[in-house]
Amino acid sequence: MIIRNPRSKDKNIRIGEIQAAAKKSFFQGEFQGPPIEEIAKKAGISKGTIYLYFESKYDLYISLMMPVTEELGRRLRMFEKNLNKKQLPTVDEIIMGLFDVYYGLYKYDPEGLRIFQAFQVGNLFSNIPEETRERLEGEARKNRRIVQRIISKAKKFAPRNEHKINEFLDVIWGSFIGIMQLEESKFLSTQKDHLEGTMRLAFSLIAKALSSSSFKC
Amino acid sequence: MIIRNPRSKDKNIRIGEIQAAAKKSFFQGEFQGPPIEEIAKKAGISKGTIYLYFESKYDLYISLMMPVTEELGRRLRMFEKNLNKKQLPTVDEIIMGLFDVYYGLYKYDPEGLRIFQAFQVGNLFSNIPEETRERLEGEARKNRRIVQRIISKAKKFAPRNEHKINEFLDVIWGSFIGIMQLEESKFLSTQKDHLEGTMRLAFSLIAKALSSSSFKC
Amino acid sequence: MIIRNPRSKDKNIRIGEIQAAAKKSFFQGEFQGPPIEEIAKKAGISKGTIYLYFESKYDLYISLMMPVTEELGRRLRMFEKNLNKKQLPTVDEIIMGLFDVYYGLYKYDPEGLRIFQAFQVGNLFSNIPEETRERLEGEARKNRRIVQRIISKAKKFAPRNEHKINEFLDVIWGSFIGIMQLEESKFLSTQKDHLEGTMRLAFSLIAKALSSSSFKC
Amino acid sequence: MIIRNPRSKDKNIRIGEIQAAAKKSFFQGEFQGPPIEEIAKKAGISKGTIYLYFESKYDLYISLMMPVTEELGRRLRMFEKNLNKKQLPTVDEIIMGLFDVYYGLYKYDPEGLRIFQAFQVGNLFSNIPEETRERLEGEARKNRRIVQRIISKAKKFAPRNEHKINEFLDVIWGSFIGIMQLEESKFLSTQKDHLEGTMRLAFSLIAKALSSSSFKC
DNA sequence: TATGAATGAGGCTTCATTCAT
DNA sequence: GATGAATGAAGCCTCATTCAT
Repeated sequence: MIIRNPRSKDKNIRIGEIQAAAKKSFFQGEFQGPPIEEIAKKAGISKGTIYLYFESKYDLYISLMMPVTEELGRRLRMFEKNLNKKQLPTVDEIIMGLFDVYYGLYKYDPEGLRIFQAFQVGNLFSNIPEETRERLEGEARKNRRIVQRIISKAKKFAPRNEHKINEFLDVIWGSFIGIMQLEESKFLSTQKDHLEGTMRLAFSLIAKALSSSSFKC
Repeated sequence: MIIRNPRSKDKNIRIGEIQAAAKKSFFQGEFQGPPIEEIAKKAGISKGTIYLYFESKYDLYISLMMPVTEELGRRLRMFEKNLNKKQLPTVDEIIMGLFDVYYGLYKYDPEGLRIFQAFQVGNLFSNIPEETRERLEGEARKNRRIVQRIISKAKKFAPRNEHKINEFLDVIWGSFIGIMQLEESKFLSTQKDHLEGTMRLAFSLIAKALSSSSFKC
Repeated sequence: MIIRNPRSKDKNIRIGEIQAAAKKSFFQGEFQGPPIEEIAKKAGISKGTIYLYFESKYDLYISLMMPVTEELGRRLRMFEKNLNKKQLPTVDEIIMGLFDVYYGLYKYDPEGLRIFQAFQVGNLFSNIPEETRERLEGEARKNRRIVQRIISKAKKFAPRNEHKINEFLDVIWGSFIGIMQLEESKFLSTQKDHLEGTMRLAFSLIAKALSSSSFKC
Repeated sequence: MIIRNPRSKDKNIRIGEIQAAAKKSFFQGEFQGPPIEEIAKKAGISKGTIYLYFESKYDLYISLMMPVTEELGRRLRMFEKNLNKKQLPTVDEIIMGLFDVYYGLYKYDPEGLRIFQAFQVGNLFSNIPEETRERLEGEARKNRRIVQRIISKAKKFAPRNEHKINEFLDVIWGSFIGIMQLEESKFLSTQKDHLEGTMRLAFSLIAKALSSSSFKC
């Protein structure tokens, strides 16, 4: 015998209960891309054709993420190489160089980044096949390591430990992603594009903080 | 007569075409929460009852966002009031105070924030009824104005113009959201919670940058 | 590099190859009932409703088989009880009694039997969930045991061993099923119904054989 | 205005209704062999090629049946010829000779027989093109007539009329098919092959019955 | 002839929403 | 108000068939 909620209740209480339940289970859902047919139409082909190249809709989505990670890797390595040519790069050169890398990636493939993002928010990573996930995470780890090497070239950068470095890397990437998202969302309603300026500000704040004589990360 | 794609094409080109089409239309999809039935079960009521209180599932989701914005407003006003009692708050006190507000909000209602977030990423704002959207945006604008007042209490904070202030506010909120998301996502696979530390680092970097003598925002 | 069949070949050879391949893989296919929508229409309900009561189309099919087996059990037990009242049943009474049971079952639920049949032929047993299969097989085994008891009441029936009894049971059931199928198929084109007569002949042949003085099963 | 089923009903009644509808329409479905691609792969050719030799998948399946019927004809004629050399074949020699013919056919082409069978069960005969069906049925009739001639060589075999002979032929063929099917199905789960023994038992029962002095078919 | 990429009808299943009780 | 059975639109995927090469 299930004990039910009483049949009648103050309306607002009931509403609150429903909202609470909805909130708690919200992320059991998933981000759903557009119908396969939509994608097919956009590609000028038919539904069935997509299944000749991808096992499932989900499989197709996954295939969209790897290129972003790889492109980021390429750009990071390129930046590192250039940096190695210099003698004593300043903190500012390094952090703003990273800005160029990230912002350049965004300009190069904004949709790719957004999808990457959506996977994170939309609970889509959870059922990625093990092998793919590992490949993605491996690539991501490689990229983190490059950034780490890049940052440590800054004389002033003296993190107390590995743990702190990781937090620092997360600050950079998290801010990048968060600001990108915020500005894109605002752009949709205002049509004003402040992404570059805002992102640049974020990175220069970081650079400034690191340059500051007294900073101990 | 429909002009078709050629029957045969290099496989990789075809794959690229499909991916391009998928990327372009990805965000025409939507974030789908769990089935209404799930929510109903969690609330201990029946499916039908939900429709007595909300016009649609979408309507229910929208209703989840306002409380977060409102709660943020309450916390910001509270902080401002406390700040006003002090004589000369330092930049650090102000920025880390904001950290407390945001992080406190997260601890108080993480799901609410996540949903807010999902709306942004998942393109869910686009078909919100005008009236609701205005209410939400109005509330958000109010909150921004409070933060703006708070920040301007910092002696050293001397932005060149309104435009710069807005970018600064976006850096704060964007970083907050981005880091929250990143750490939550990492938590799911590592079970290690670095959210607080990382977020605190981000805010202290900002504080440090602002304190720096030479900084001109 | 795949070594292909030569491009051109004597037409009949090619046809033969295709037929051979088709034959070999024929039973990797399955018997497909009508579209769910068809069934729904026939039941005067909608597609979706079926899924309120059955997990899948396949699940629905499976559910159709158990009742036949159970009904057969009921009828066999009933017959056995009646038989026990008699003192010395003749072989003929026993075998023709079985005929009544089987033919009665057919008259009672011809479709059910056909489906049972289709599962056997149409490769549908292969992916039945373990638990269901066991229930079905358990029921079938019980029925076999009843038939075995019934048969052993015939004085003249003196099988050499268990193994022979099993073969005998298979002859009875196999003939029943095979003749049912044959006559139904013929009925579809001729509209003449010889099922009862033919089936009765089969059973009387068996009875006669068993009565024969010299028979050693 | 459609008259609907009542919104709510006793659950078991509803289930029964659905099952009834499913049963009634079950055989509007079809037996689906494996995908054409599978067949093509097995034949070492490509999908398209099959369509150079067969109008449709269905057409291909149909083509598989004729050879079985023809092979049966060859074997029956051969047996009849041998029988004619003998002076007075016993009933037993005749019936067990038939067993050899049928069982030999099975050993020679089990898949062919199974497909024949599937056509019968799976309602596949229904839309065979008239011409093909006639060819098949003509062949089948010829075979029946041979068997009839063979049987009538048995002294003791004294059927009362044509009608009885037909029933007798159906008993033989039906039992053969039914037992084949049953044993194959059992083989799949038990891996024990009792087909030959069981089939032989069936035929010897028939022989015994016919030999019995008092039998009047 | 042979190929296999492309097509799109068709079938299964899910689930937001309705509505009789 | 509350329920949950019923609905049916919508989306995923399969695969027989076509046809350009």
